[in-house]
Amino acid sequence: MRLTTKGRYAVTAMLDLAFHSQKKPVTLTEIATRQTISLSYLEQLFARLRKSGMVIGVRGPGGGYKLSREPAEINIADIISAVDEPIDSTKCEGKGDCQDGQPCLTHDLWMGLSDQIRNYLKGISLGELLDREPVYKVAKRQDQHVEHVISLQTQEKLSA
Amino acid sequence: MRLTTKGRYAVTAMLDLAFHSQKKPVTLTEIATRQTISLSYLEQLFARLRKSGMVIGVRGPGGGYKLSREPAEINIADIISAVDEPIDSTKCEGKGDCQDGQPCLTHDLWMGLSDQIRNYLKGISLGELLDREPVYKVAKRQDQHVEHVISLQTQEKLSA
DNA sequence: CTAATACTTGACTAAAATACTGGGTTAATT
DNA sequence: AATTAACCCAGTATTTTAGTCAAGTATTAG
Repeated sequence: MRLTTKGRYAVTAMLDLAFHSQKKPVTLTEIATRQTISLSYLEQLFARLRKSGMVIGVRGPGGGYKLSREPAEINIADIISAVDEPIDSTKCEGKGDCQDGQPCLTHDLWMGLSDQIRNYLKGISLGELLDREPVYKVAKRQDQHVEHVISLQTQEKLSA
Repeated sequence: MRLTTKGRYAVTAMLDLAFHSQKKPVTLTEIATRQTISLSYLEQLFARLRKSGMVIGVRGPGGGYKLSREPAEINIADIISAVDEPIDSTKCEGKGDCQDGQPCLTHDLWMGLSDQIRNYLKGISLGELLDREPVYKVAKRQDQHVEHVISLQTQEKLSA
């Protein structure tokens, strides 16, 4: 289990999706606008999230992404490991520096710690994050921001 | 709080140090050999660990590094944040895409999660990791490995 | 049908972090 | 004085991160 900005992006995007996809699918463009993440980067992340079966892509007009199950059924650990490369334990396995034919147990040691963190994050669901007070406020504010942006874009189209 | 291989190296090295520096200081060369980490990279890590006051460098022959306090008094979170760059929250602060003059709260959200993980890792000490069963076995085996390497090096010197 | 919308895929790139190399200097021990 | 090992620094190869660009495919409203 690793914790990087990549995982943070994924969690943030999933949280946005959980908040907004109650009724209809949410487009990546919307998420990109609200969370200021590049669209193509989001596409990469969601390709993995989709392969992990956490989200469902809906094509065509009115399409977008939606969660494959209830927010309470999606945990943070799964989101992060979906977008992250599996941690490289290739350090001592190919080489002959680990005796007894056993793999280097220094890694196993870390894996144990890593597993604990994973279990911890498994215990936190998107639903729980949603229920926290600040999320609602922030999401609300970001909605207004997006409306503002959209109204600006509309004006551009009108004047174009 | 980030979790990368860099932090893993630091925790592994500190664990090695905790196990071996009971009597006398441990040289980075020894740790590098046992844990197959490059010496210079270890030097970089220990420069930070030293600045954080977790280890004490002892110069001269018979020198090396030792823990500045008991293994039970050193927690994993401190080790990791000592070697890691502080997480970059510079994403939306300088730019004008966060309305109301408030900083982008998407980050605050992640920070909250991040803090929970930090608190979790703060609750785990080097001492506790040492007490776990596998560590002793692995460390023992690695000692034998090092003795083997050293004896090989001695033979090289003799034949040189 | 067809045009619009939206996802899919892949190749490519800039920037940053990671991991390492090698050269030194300084302090302590023998 | 010679050795040992910390300490310091400049550079560098590799990998990851984050993003761009372009050419697709699938879906559906009109």
